[in-house]
Amino acid sequence: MTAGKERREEFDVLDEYLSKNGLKHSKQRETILQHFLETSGHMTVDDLYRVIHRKHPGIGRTTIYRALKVFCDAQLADAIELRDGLTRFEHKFRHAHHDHMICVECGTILEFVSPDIERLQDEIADAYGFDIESHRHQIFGRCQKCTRLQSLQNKKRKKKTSRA
Amino acid sequence: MTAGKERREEFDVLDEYLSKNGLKHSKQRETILQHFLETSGHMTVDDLYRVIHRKHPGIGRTTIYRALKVFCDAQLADAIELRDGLTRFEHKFRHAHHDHMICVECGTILEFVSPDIERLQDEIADAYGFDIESHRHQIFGRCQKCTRLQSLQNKKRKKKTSRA
DNA sequence: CTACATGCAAAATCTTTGCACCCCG
DNA sequence: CGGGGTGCAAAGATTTTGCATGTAG
Repeated sequence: MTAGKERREEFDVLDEYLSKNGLKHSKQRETILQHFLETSGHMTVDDLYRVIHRKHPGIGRTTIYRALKVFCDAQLADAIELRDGLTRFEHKFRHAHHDHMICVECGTILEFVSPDIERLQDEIADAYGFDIESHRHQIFGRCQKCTRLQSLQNKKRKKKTSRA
Repeated sequence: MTAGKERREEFDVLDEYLSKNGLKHSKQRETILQHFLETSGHMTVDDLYRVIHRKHPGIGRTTIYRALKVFCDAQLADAIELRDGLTRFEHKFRHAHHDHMICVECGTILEFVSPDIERLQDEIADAYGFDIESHRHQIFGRCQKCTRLQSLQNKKRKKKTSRA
């Protein structure tokens, strides 16, 4: 897992942010950033904690919470909240803005972007004299796989005429 | 506060939902529904609890949590979650679907609807074979009032040349 | 009379804080 | 060295659950 090379830039961004803000570089922050970068998708603090704590039992949850907050401030990470009460983090550096579709069945998170929606959104805000800072647009439903699975099960149910 | 008459229909909806589902009518549910209907905007459980508990000290938080869940199931209420970790409830009956703009300064919540955005959203979901069940689209920023206030303060700051 | 409803307190969850100790700059 | 960083345990905050008791149907 030496993803260090191709991610050099992210480490530089962190170091720059730290020194510019009178914060300090630490072995823990580096380790956490490394694992954050190596983990794909939309991880919770606990996802990250489990992976990191196995290899580095010295690093506690609190430090991960604090590191992720720093990463967000440094524009390396973005926090998103779905409907399960957990905060998830995703890569922000080299990852343009997007919104999410979340499968309520399997939890898969799809990303989408729509310049048209963003434009309409700006127009609406304008009409209200509202100054946009950020937004989130989340669509909940069933992904293609789960929709197919469901219709398959419906067919089976019909054949058996009834079920439970 | 006898808002009972013009809200009769909502009470009927509740009663119908209760009897259809083998649930029971109770004085508490009626009281909570009454106050829910009389409260405008986007209330938290605690907002409602404080109002109700003052007049009806016998009604506890738990009952309000449970009643609001029932109201949501009965399509009388809708739960929304912004970014402060609190669940808010709004009227759903006679209140068409809409999304929210939230002022990060004063907390004001504006509602908006955009058929165009909804249509684009459907098209995107379609393209992914995603079957939409619900969505939420929240825009965070500053409302007109707060934006004006801010630019006013900026002018003052400029005149004084510096500040803190 | 039975099953659902209620209310209190305790539990469960996720996240933040207090504090003693450690380490970077 | 000094001020931030870390880690543990404890505190916070919101929501849920267990359980004994009340009450609608």
